[in-house]
Amino acid sequence: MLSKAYDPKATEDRIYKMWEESGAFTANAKSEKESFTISMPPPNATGQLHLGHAVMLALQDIFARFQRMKGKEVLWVPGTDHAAIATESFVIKKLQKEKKMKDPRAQLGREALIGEIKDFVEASKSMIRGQVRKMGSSCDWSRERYTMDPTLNRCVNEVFVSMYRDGLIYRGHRIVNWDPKLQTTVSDDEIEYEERTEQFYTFKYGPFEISTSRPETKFGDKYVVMHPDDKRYTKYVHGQKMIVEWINGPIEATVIKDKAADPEFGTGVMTITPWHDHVDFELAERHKLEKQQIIGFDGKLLPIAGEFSGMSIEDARPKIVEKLKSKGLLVGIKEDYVHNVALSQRGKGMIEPQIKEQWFIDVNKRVVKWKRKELSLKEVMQEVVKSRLITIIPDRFEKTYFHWIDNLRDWCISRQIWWGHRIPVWYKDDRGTRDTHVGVQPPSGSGWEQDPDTLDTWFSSALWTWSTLIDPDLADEYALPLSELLLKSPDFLKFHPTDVMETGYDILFFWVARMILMTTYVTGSMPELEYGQVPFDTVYLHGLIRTRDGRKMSKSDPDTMIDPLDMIQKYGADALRLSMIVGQSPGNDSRLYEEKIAGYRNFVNKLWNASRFALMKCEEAKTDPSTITSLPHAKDLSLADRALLHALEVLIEDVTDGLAKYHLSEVGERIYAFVWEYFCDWYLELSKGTANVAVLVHVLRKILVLLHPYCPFVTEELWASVKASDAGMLLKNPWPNPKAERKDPEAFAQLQVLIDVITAIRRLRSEQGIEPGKEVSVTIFSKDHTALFDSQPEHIRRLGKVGSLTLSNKSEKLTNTAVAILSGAEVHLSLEGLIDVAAELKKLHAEHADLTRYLGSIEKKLQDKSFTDKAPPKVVEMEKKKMEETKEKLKKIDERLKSLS
RNA sequence: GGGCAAUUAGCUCAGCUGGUUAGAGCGCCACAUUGACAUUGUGGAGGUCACUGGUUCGAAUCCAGUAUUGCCCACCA
Repeated sequence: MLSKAYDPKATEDRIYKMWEESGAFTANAKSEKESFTISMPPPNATGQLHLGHAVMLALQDIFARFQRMKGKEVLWVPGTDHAAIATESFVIKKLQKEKKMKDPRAQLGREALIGEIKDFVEASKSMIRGQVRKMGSSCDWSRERYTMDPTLNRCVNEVFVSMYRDGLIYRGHRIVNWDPKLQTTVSDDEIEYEERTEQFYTFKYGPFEISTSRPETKFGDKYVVMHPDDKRYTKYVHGQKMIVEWINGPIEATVIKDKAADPEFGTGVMTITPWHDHVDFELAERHKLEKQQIIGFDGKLLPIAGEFSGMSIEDARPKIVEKLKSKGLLVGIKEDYVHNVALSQRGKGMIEPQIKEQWFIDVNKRVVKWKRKELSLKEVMQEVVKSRLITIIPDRFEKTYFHWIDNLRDWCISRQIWWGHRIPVWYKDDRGTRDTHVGVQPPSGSGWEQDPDTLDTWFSSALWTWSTLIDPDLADEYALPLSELLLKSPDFLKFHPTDVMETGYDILFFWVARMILMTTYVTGSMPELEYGQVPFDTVYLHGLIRTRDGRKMSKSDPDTMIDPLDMIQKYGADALRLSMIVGQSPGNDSRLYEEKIAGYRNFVNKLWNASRFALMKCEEAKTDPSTITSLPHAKDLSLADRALLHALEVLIEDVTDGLAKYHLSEVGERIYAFVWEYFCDWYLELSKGTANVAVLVHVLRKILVLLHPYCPFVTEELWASVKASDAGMLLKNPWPNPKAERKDPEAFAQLQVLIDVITAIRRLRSEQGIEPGKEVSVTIFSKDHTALFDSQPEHIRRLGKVGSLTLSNKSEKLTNTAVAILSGAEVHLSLEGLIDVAAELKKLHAEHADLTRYLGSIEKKLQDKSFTDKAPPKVVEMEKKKMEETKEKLKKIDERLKSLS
């Protein structure tokens, strides 16, 4: 016998273990079945899972379980990401804090620091494994991958070398986003802007006035730029030189005319600092101007600053302003200048643009093969979405995606950190010349030094969908090129392209776009793959989970954080999953709070108790539920049975259809409503007299099946008690096909009327205080006016095997009365004399007025030629029918009114 | 500056391509409840679908504009 309430803690771990040990999560590459593949976005191996992971795991698990039950060969690949910068800075901070190290990089050196990081990563990996299991994720642990696996490293090197040979990867001096705090480059996407109010200084610069918020960069400014059409400066010509007094004495300035100078801004004149500003850099490139470094990579001023050399920016700024002031060059200070300051996403340090030698991927060079065409990486990325090879849900993100690509610059892929895939390039200084080796494997011979930089973490995760499917045993066979590696891997052949990429919209650019870039590049030249494969067919983007009042949950504010593991502990994984899925639509943020989760815990418990009730009924009927294999013959089904079976068939249709379309929220709500309202509030109530256990068990089983993708634990647990003896575990149970012959809309409509009748009688009894045994007659209007119930025989017949009804004595439950109606017991009811005539009259008059108004609107509509001519005939028919029905209703009300008065 | 979206009940949100008199959960009010479910039931109140126009026989739904809010991208010396 089941316990009185569902206890997730006593169930979930046990059930998960059972699933895992059964091998049901393990995909078979040799299977004849159609495949369905999901690559799990690998969480960063830096510790705890948060709600973002929880929502992603819940969504993907629903996809996976649904498709598995539908009979597909499902592969869901789990894994973790090495998250280069995030992990390294996390571990460095940890070492500083826990081991009191000042500078762990310098103190430990490369090898030892990597060792520390590796240990940390291993620990968090096993933590994450446990947490992913807690969510109930049905992923294939035998295929777990990590973005730093040797196979992945091999793939990274292969792709790098190949792109290098194609001229897509190049090394160059470019202005990059330098993070002096973390001592590395960061990509454009890893920058955040913060609005700050700072002082804005205007200085005299020869005959001009120039303005800046950063005087400390101005030492090397020897170009003065103005718009070619600016009338104020027509007397100065491009290339004109002049001597101007500046911070550390006179310098030679050159006039540059360029449209980059906005005549509307300030004085319309500016000086430039090409080494430390993106725009200035481009301007300097255009005019082939000299570039000079002012600020060192440590964030301190270089010797060019003269007396300020070695000072940090913060210290130097006021002193420089002071000096310029004393020289009479300060024109003014604007105090409330608002502008955006670039900050590093990790560490929140100021970004100092610098010129550095870095590795880049060229996104504009048209050498990428795709479906026998030669395109640029940008063009391929656009092409696959335009041609619908990839669909993005919700589709508005396709616009965002295109917009991003339009503005995409070359991708800087090198990072000056130690944790990550090291760039597969080796150098050797040989009598003054420098040899370079770019290869998948290190060069032979001595004296070679590998490039110290590592690759952007997204470079390796961009290969995720297919690099995880390569047979690890083949990875060491360097004689095989990458294309052969893929074609010899059974998993790749069976499971790629993957079916759905489910992830947060916040990493559409970081990751999704880059997977498209890399996968199309790698497969585009392969005839075996029809000259190009996409990484996935569908991209499903979920939104962020926010707090109740719409704020972001952040680690710095622990009060706002909801820890998924706490919630699982408190309410169970099933309840948590429902609370994140139902009410969440793709691409939109949603809010989560404990009451919501508690609400779904109540639902899970309701289902549990409904099952308990069904089992109790089986016991009463001395029927072992496991022996129930079929439904009784149609003639032995009551009205309620037929109505419920009808509703179930409709539910199966809706759920199957909705899940295929990824309408998860809607489907969840649909099942929720069916279980609570139809199954529990209608059917179980009606079953309290005599129950048809076969129908009970049949419907309950179907509910468990349909709900399994959403609530895997509780459904599997209940399944054990109600399943047929020859059925296996629920997660492998076949998905039901809707059966049209079980549909019975007539019965469903009749039951609805009946429910209305019962409800009305209950109400009357409580409102009027009807004495037991007293005979009354009653007229009851159903909500939708489709049927009226009174003691007239024809209506009674409409309701099925109904004789008439009574309230015989006080102790008898109203629900029993309902059962009496259903089983056709011969009872008599007359509520005459107890009806509140005045109240009924009032109600009838109100209804009459409503209906008359409604009728008027329909009649008007039907007289309107433009309606009858233009509206589809079906609609006109419908309106006519509505008119007839309304007239009918009005007639009845009229009759009733007459009889009352 | 460029782009994307949102605005529906007290709160959180559905409402899929225009079609009966707009829905759910929570909350609120009243009543019931030894009952499968101290996690339940029944009923109720509560909405000019942000605003203004337009298209249409018909608009929460499509279009334009306005207001407010949020997000993304770029970034100005």
